[in-house]
Amino acid sequence: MEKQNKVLNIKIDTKTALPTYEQIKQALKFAILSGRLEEGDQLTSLRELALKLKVNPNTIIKVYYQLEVEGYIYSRPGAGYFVKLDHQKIPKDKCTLFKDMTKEYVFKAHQLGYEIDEIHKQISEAFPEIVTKKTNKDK
Amino acid sequence: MEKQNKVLNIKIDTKTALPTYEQIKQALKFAILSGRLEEGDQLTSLRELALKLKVNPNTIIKVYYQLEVEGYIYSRPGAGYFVKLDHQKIPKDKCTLFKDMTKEYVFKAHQLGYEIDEIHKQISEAFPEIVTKKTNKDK
Amino acid sequence: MEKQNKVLNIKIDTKTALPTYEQIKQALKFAILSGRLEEGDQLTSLRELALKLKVNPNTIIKVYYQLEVEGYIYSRPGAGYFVKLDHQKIPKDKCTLFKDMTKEYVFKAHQLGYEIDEIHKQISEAFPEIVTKKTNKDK
Amino acid sequence: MEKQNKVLNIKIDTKTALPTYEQIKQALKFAILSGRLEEGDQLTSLRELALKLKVNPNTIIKVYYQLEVEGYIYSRPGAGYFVKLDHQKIPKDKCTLFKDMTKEYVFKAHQLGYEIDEIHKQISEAFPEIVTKKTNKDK
DNA sequence: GTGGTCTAGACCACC
DNA sequence: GTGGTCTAGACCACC
Repeated sequence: MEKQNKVLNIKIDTKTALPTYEQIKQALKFAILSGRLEEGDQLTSLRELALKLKVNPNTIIKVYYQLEVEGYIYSRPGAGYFVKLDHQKIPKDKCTLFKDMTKEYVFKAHQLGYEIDEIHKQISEAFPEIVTKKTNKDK
Repeated sequence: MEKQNKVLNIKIDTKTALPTYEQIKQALKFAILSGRLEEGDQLTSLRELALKLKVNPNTIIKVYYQLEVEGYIYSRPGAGYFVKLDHQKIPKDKCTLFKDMTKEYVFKAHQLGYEIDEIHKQISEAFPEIVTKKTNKDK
Repeated sequence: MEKQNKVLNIKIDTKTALPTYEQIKQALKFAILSGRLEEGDQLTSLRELALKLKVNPNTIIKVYYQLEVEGYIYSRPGAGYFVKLDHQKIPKDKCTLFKDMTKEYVFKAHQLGYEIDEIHKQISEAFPEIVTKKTNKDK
Repeated sequence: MEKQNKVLNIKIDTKTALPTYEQIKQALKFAILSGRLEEGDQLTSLRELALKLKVNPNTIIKVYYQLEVEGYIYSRPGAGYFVKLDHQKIPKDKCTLFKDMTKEYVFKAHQLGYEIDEIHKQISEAFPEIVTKKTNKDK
């Protein structure tokens, strides 16, 4: 019933004020909401993910524990962690999250004095960069 | 000559993982980069801002100290803190901030599975809302 | 690779008007500029140094933070603080510090009414004493 | 019996960590120890000195008060402050102060890795600068 | 009033 | 263990 774990591209920025575990947690949550991780998919094992991200295993334990509490994943002792949510059932959450994100971004941009044309332009420039980076999986 | 300090509406979200001082710092940096705070404007005093935001004075000291190190403000002990505008630095910093904000937003949207068309569409919807809100100045 | 932290003999004079954190900061800066602390050396931990010098940990945090801002050290959260040597910066800073020290000393001596010959004479007397003391390392 | 007040060249460095009042106090003390201010000389009035140094009168009050407590000056209400010490009687203090200053300077220079020749050289360079500055009293 | 230094100590993130 | 954030509050320098 469960599938093999999929490769996710998680980037940790140690310079930011957001704690490491928050960054990892958010990446996993987004992967689930987006449907890239589907119901029953196995998550990368604690140790493997810790090694890959070069963080302490305790950090990953914390992330998985919190995602479990929030109902995104469940653990099967001895087997691993698995995605609990069917993303088909949660399009509303995803949509709300996206709208909120957008509002916040637009609000800040507008506050900085940018008009809508400049915003669209900047987005059009940023998007290909983001997609390209994700495609060429270096390291 | 210095002008009277202006009222800024800073909201602290204690639920977020972003530390309090970072939230305050970002709000002030935004106010300066956007031009709402002008050269020579006096910032709210350490104690007064601490009282208003219900945080410890030391937290504000940290914020002001970091903004000073970054070249946005300066202190005159006994008198207060004042905005220091470097006409070379400000537009550059503003642009960098906008680009970084955009990249982060686009990255998250893409992570959630949204394509560029949907992003543009969402922005076009959100922008008028934001602008309208700002026009009817509540409080 | 980082090496073990080295014992530094920092003495705090509570009678002087120089703030505690400035005295500690200067002592560390001296140790770095003089080469006693080398690239990658680990500094005494915040708490340990605070205990040793009998000051509040926050005072040490301030010192380390400022030395970080000035580019002498860097922190690896969870691991400690380490010396960062910029091979361009260090000799220049050392030279500037020496010149400033000398100017201040000469200014004071001159203010006290001493002429250059008397200054040179006094220095010639003091130097051997200092060197001798350093050779017989007490403690 | 009292003479007119003499012009002193006091420089205040607001960037240094030494408080303003300490800098002024030291300058006056040095002027007395050096003999530039002699027994019975009248000090610049509180208000005049405050204006000249662009500091708050309270700062000067503090300086004069402390110098009085330490026995360097005395006040005659309504007339002003006057030098109390005969510098002829205090050559020992002056000499000790000079020796201590020198030892401290040489110690630091040696700690930084400078040898005696470099120290003498630096002093020879600094001295003329200091003297020249004091002669051309600009501002 | 203003900013600056410092203490005592809690609690969190990460190793 | 390590550093980082934050509180509550005293006391000083300076306006």
